[in-house]
Amino acid sequence: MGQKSKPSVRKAPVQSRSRMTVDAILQATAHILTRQGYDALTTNHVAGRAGVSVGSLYQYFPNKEALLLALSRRHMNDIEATIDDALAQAPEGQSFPDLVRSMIDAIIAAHLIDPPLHSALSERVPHQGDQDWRVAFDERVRVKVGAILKAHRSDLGVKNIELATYIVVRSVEACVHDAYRHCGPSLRSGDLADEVTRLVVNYLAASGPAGPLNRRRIAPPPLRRRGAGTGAVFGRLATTHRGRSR
Amino acid sequence: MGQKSKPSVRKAPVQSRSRMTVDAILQATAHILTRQGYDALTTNHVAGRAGVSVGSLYQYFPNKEALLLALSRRHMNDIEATIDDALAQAPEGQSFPDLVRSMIDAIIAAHLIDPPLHSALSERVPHQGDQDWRVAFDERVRVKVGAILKAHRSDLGVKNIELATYIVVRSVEACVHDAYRHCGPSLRSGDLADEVTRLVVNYLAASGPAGPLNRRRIAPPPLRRRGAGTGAVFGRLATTHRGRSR
DNA sequence: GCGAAATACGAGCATACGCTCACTTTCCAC
DNA sequence: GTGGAAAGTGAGCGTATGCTCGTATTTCGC
Repeated sequence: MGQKSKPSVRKAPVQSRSRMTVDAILQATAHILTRQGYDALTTNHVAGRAGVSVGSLYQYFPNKEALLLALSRRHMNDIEATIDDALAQAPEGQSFPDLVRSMIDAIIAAHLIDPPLHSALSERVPHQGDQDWRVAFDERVRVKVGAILKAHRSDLGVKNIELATYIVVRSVEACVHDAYRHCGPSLRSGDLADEVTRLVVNYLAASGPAGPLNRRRIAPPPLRRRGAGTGAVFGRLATTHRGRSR
Repeated sequence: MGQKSKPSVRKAPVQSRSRMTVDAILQATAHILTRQGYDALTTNHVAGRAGVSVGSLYQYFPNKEALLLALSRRHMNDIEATIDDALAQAPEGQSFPDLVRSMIDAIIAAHLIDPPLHSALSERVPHQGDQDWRVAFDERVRVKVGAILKAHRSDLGVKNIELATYIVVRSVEACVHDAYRHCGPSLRSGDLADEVTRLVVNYLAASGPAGPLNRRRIAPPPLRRRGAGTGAVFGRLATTHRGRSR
């Protein structure tokens, strides 16, 4: 399946002609990735769709992976910029809940830039070590959200800020990610933003072990190993998709 | 790159010898997938690692994809069984918070069966239409959690149960998934379970638009399109990883 | 207009990978 | 012990795909 050249530096486009070419290539990459999937993403196919030759493609991208990385990076820049813009124009002396709401609105807006592309990229872009943009992005988000929580520490019932940051970032991302696919109406009506805001604010506002509950300590269930049974989740609810392996 | 045979049915192992073979193949698949990644997962490599010939592999699996699907299914069965077991032995008249805690403990335990495999599978297993086990699994979870929420409806401040279910399922999964990688200590100490429980309980317990907050309505930020700037997330915090595209 | 640099082209090479098939070995019922 | 079925083997076929390279075309400063 061909060779894999090392990430040698390729020519940067200087004339407007070549900038058009690079743009067409990335656009074609996005198109194929979202419409036909990762398996259909071959360099020849991308070049064809972009209306250029493979040779031109390899003049600007050292290999196929670079295509994905460039696309991913461009998409992330858009997302960053969206969130940045939104927060920059948020009023100064906002209450904490309002601040949270602003951020969630911004995050939702960012995810609406190109949902299918976003999904495809988060699933398929190789995120192995090196200079992974997603890791760096996550880290930046984590740091900033942590800073916000620290700044409002006195208003919040949070002991372990690191952990709370993790919980909040993960939850919000999870609820918003792919929301366009799983709950479009709630997304458009603003109900989703309402709920996620409540999720975050109520979690952070509550002090003590847990708000309206007095729990007994329960030992966590023991670890299981493979092959110990084939019971359904939560005690056999759905009967479909339950058959022999292979 | 070879041909792709249609998902023809293959021989099922009847002798114990062949059952060993199938097991070795799946084990090798898991090993290669977790240690060397998806790209190293070639049928020849799997067969070699399993100590059998490719021919034997193709006697039980129609194609490479079937390998992943079988592995995924086996792993999911383990997860289902773990959760199932844990909940089956939960006391009857449990309070809602304790019930939530039991479930979260169970989910955490399920994710500790084989974390690296779990990560690899959720990232790389093709989940395109047909009879996708993950979709079916998610659906089962959604239905059951929804049922629990409905059962406790009177205790909770939830209007849209569908949406609340979505929020809860997504959040919990997100916080627990990969937790072994991002916050191991909190996971082992039980702090993570504490926090996630609080997240869920406080969200569900709160009635009205939002607990301790009286929000003003804010218009969500406008959508942005590509190329409108390269601002940092949340106003330029991190200075690393910020350079020219491509 | 000229020449050099930038850009574009695309046939084809090298290779790795999925999978087959003709054959051998092992198991087991009788 | 024997026959047939199940299981196992691995060289190698067909092919898709990543990528190169020699050549043609366009751009642009002078």
